[in-house]
Amino acid sequence: MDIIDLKIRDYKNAREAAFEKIKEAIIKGHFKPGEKLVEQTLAQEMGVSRTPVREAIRRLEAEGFVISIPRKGVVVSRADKEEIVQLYSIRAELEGLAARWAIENADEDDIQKLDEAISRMEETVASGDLDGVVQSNALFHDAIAQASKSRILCTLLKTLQDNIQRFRFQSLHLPGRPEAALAEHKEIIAAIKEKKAEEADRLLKEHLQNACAAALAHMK
Amino acid sequence: MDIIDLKIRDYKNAREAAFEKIKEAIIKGHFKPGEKLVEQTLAQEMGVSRTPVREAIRRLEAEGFVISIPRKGVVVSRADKEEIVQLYSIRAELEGLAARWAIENADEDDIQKLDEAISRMEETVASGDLDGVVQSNALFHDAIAQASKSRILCTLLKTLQDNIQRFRFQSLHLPGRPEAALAEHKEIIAAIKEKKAEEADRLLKEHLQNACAAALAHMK
DNA sequence: ATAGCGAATATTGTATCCTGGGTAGGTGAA
DNA sequence: TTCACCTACCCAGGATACAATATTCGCTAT
Repeated sequence: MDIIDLKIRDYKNAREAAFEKIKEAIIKGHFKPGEKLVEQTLAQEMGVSRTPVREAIRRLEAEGFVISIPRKGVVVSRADKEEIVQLYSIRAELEGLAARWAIENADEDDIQKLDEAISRMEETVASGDLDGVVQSNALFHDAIAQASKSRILCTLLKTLQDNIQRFRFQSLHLPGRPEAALAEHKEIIAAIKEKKAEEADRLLKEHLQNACAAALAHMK
Repeated sequence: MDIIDLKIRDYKNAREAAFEKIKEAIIKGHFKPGEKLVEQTLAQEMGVSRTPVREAIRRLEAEGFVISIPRKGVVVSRADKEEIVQLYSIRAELEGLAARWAIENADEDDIQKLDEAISRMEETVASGDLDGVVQSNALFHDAIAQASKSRILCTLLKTLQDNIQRFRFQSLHLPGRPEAALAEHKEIIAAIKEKKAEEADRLLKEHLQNACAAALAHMK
């Protein structure tokens, strides 16, 4: 089942590497919700001892990727439809806040990154490159978080996005959704550039609500 | 400096105990922002080995209480005035959301807990029991989170509250603030009971904005 | 055949050990 | 005096060893 290569390459330390690797495996769906993770096995696959693996697991636990049951083990956490909606809602609130702060704090570099994300998304939507669409979509949302200039908010949003992504409810896989998302992104960036805080906030929340709906519609 | 007793009592496992104990020491200000934490020392003070302490530290790191510098160690994290404001703002967004969800999902038990929190706050404000006020204030905010019936939101809010509390910017220490906070709580609970979602959201955000202002004013 | 029990095994939890990087403190030369 | 270098100690990172608990699997008795 080693579709994913857990072997460690060039990280500074083993626990950071273990954290990234395991998280990646969960996000990419190679470790599925409900699946049990055995420390020894993970350690062997990565060529390290259990110590760094355990530390990585504690962090994954704190970020909501796994659930640890004392003396029994850790399993990849599940989420029902309700929790998916909650994740999207919480993210919408915080990303709306990020947009408002971005209007106050963004510099030229941030705006440029937003523009780039839009351009890349235009290209990939036009060429039907779905992976590229997903990537440039992430780029756009990351750029908004970055532009808020709040380390705390960036961290929270990153964790939320990763937690949403791992359920593979790819809203962008619904026919027509990439085009709609692109249009919404354009509206959002326009509002940010015109420094219309309320409008940017509202548009972003609507955008994520649409994304959530598309994700749920596509999900089964 | 051992004002606080780090010794472990009746926890299920050492790492959970270590986590709680160290976090408590940070929140109560016995470990101050910028202070270095040495694994060996902590382990000895708690009568355990370094292993569970290290795992506890990884979780504290993920929750923002400490910052780890590779090969150097961990220090209790600092926050400037700007970050304090950010913490309050983020919390305000999420607690507003919690209030809206509480209106949809709260049961009689939740409402009763809210009422109890108000009663306790009335008593403690009247008697000038500041510790009691702080406690019943926390009770009120916890009750709102609980009533939202969202595990994810509860976890996020708890971490935010702890992170705010630890800077000892006790908004309630400003003269007149306990009375004002109580009045605001009453307005919020009224809005929740009348199922006025927009109003509850707005009142809660204003309440936390006032709390933030009071905290900053008191902090000097 | 199956339920209950018990030994063997697997896996987590904790302690200890080893190594190497980092730091402080001291010594000597400019 | 000051700066560079050297040394010795401290501490984090990681590996390994040991302990406690869960789980599995096979045996037995009904």
